[in-house]
Amino acid sequence: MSESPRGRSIGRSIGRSLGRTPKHTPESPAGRAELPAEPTQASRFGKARTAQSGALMEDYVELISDLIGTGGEARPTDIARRLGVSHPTAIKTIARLKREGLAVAKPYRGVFLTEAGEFLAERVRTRHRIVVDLLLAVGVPAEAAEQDAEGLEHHVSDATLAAFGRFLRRAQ
Amino acid sequence: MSESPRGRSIGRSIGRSLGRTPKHTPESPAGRAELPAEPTQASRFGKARTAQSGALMEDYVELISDLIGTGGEARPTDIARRLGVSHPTAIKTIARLKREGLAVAKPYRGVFLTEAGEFLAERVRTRHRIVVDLLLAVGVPAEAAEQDAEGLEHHVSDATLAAFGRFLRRAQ
DNA sequence: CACAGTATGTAGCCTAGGCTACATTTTCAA
DNA sequence: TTGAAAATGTAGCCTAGGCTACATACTGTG
Repeated sequence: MSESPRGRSIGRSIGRSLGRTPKHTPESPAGRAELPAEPTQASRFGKARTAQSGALMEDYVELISDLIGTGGEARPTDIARRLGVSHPTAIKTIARLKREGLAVAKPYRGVFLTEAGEFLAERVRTRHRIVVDLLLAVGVPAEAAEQDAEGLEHHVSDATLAAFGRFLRRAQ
Repeated sequence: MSESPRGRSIGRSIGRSLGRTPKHTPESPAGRAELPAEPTQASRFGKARTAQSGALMEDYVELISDLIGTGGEARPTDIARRLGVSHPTAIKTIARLKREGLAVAKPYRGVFLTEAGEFLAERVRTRHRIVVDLLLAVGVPAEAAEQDAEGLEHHVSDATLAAFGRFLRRAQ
């Protein structure tokens, strides 16, 4: 690990040469994602950043699915406690889940997942398992594996997940 | 949705043991982190969430270090373009970097890292390299490895990083 | 040397996530 | 059956990160 390309060779002759910068492209409603300038690194960072956004949704959906599976229902208070947040925070996020069509919930009646929500939950669950297994396979202590997986899983692309799967089948 | 969707009934079981809930502990200035209930999963999620917070700082610090290393200076506009954000966003984050003692910058004079900033940058750089190498080692395509590493690296704990290092030395 | 054109900086607005305080509904046990 | 306790929901505030619009400082020609 010495001759490896030290990360993204951020060495493009620094600024100096910048010639345009019209007005940051008046278009793009949701923001950047593909400015003509340096799509390479910028998009990579953007991707990583955007992914982080859905992370919370994924956690909620997986937990809700889990709670319903084990106890028959998912209540805001339980969700809040399991995630370590206050209940208003959980409720607010659940509202977002509803807004995005992943869950349904009527006041005082518990939360349920829509079909899309269940689908997402299953994907997340599978991915989580694979990530944990991979970490264990490369020698990460069980406790660290479980803990880190929680944060890592949201940034694992399909390609990487597939590679993890191949590695596990091969190594196991 | 046909059999008893009126939540509550079934799972008094879930909520069981909760006996206190005085007022969400008037203490704790920065929030939760260790409520007596279910420390296991909650703290795990909390950890992952908190880590995400410093991710941006890490990216900035590493990038600034790189820019200075290759071009002798790090200017807000370059930083913004490289990270794919608008320059006001970069400037605002740089202000936070200063507030946290990771960088110094005088108006119109470029950004520089403090010793703490350089230290962090080096750690981040090393970690990034190890994460990419590990991904490659388990068979992740180069492109996906580079891209995913950007998001993954911020969630790799020291224990996991050490395990990655061992795996690489052993496997390579 | 001036001035146009970048680069910087400031102001103000938005969303996601959190929290506390307070209000309302349910539940359950006496 | 009723009332206290717990769960749920609402309001309002805060920070991090983003963005656009606008203002100011630099700087490199002509």
